[in-house]
Amino acid sequence: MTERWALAPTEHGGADIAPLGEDGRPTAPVSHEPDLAEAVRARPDVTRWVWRDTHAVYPRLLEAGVRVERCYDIEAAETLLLAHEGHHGEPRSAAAALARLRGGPVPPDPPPRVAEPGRHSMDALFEPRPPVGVPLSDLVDVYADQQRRHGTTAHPDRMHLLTASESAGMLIAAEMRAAGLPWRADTHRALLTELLGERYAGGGEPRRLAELADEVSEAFGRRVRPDLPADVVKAFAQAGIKLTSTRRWEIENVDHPAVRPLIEYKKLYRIYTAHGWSWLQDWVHDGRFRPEYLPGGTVSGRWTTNGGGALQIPKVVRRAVIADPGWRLVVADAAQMEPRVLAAISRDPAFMEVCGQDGDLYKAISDRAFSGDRDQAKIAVLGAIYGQTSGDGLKNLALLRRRFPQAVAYVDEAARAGEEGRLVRTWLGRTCPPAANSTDPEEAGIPQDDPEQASAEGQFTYGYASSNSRARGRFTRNFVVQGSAADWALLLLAALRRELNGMAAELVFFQHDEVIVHCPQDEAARVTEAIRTASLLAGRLTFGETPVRFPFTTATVECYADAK
DNA sequence: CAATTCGGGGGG
DNA sequence: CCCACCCCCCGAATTG
Repeated sequence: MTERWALAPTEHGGADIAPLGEDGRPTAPVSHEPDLAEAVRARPDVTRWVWRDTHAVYPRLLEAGVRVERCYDIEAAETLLLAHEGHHGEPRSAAAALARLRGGPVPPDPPPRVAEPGRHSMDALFEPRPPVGVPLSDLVDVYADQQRRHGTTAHPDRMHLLTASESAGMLIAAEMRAAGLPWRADTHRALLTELLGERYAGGGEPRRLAELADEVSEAFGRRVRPDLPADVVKAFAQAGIKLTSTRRWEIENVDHPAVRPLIEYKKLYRIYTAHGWSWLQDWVHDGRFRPEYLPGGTVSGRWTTNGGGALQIPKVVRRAVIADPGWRLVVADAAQMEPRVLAAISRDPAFMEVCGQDGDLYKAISDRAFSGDRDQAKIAVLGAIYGQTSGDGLKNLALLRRRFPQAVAYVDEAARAGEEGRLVRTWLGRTCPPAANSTDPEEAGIPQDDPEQASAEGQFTYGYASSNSRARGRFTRNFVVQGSAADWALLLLAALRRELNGMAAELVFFQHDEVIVHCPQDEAARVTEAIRTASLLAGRLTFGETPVRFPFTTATVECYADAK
């Protein structure tokens, strides 16, 4: 028996709430509650809370020690439904949805919040919120209409699953921020000093960076600043070496004494600027790193974070991620997830069979189609998923196509749809935005279909398709795989969250195909088992009955850096 | 002077 | 020779 209630926070920390019937309509008058957290805490039988925006409600609940089992995030659902209906980019707030429903003027969305590193979840209590909330009586109308709109999609059951799991992602994002990733500032500082040397009292670069900059200058025989690409290119030119950039792959095979210190400088400079002392000061408090996760932050459904660079933590910095005393980190990584997802969505019999085992996928493929050459098999599979256009990989791709025609046809069709400007969807129905036009700055990064630009670069195009439409084909080709993998990862997270219920263990990190659970040492085995169970559940829930397996490699460690 | 773009690195 | 896909982050340079 699922019990659904709608909730809208009111001023001064209260909330309006109402029970909902099967049709999504209130079955009782709205109750005005003076205390949001108490209103929720007092109703443990509610299995799903329907609210406008998880971020506006849930941090306050967590602060008060209240968790909820499930929610339905109306604005997250609105975003997914709009995209599915081909209206990606229209205002997605509940107020906008209401205006579309009632026929009024549609208010624009408020601008996205910027990163606020120093703040804690507590601050959400006092944060001034833009006036995008709508009264509960209106909110339930939007909800009921959204339920109807689910029914108009090609696969209503999948769309319900998508909005439910996106909502679960919103809960998990808030819970992971509240829990925080265990982070030892002392270890991090020691690491910085070890790598970068001491900082000088007067500021400026730390000792090791200054030394490397001197070595580079010495090698060129004049003062060169290694952090200025133009300066470096000029210096190499004067040494008789022509470069088009100072990218690593371009300089690493150059024979010049400046190369070694230059590469070393770049590596350390990156750590200094992105994960150095000031990052530590901004982002780590009380032994925890608390990034703000944004589920569905990318078009493919992958998450992003708002500041902090949580999804780009350099490997070497992971040495600072250390479990509390007596606790462990269970680090789990979905092995070769994207090819397995391609097998599940394409239903290619031979590919599904290969993906029905837990072992090394590329090895299995190479045994069947590449006479044992694992590297060739891997290049071919990645080429199919990314849309490789040149190089030796094309030959391997042809071999792959002969062996697994249905799988390759699936991504080929997605590419063709993209080139022709059609909508492309993930398995659960997350929909790729249509080709953007160049006047819309919001859509930067999405390959455009702009005839003027295509003709301006005419000498670089061939055949009937513009460079842009081919770029878009690669984008949609990859979208169906990466996005369906994100669908699965969301279900996995939700399943794992339920499996961990009742344990002290906490989900503390998620990065596309990797999760970290922080738990007491004696729970580690149960957590490892929970991940296995969740993987099985997520595979079945997302893709239905399929022989494809989604194995995890798990490691129980005290330090994240020891996980692989 | 503030906002935007570029270049190069990090993650998957 | 690099590949190709999705991102974030920083400092410097450039632009408004």
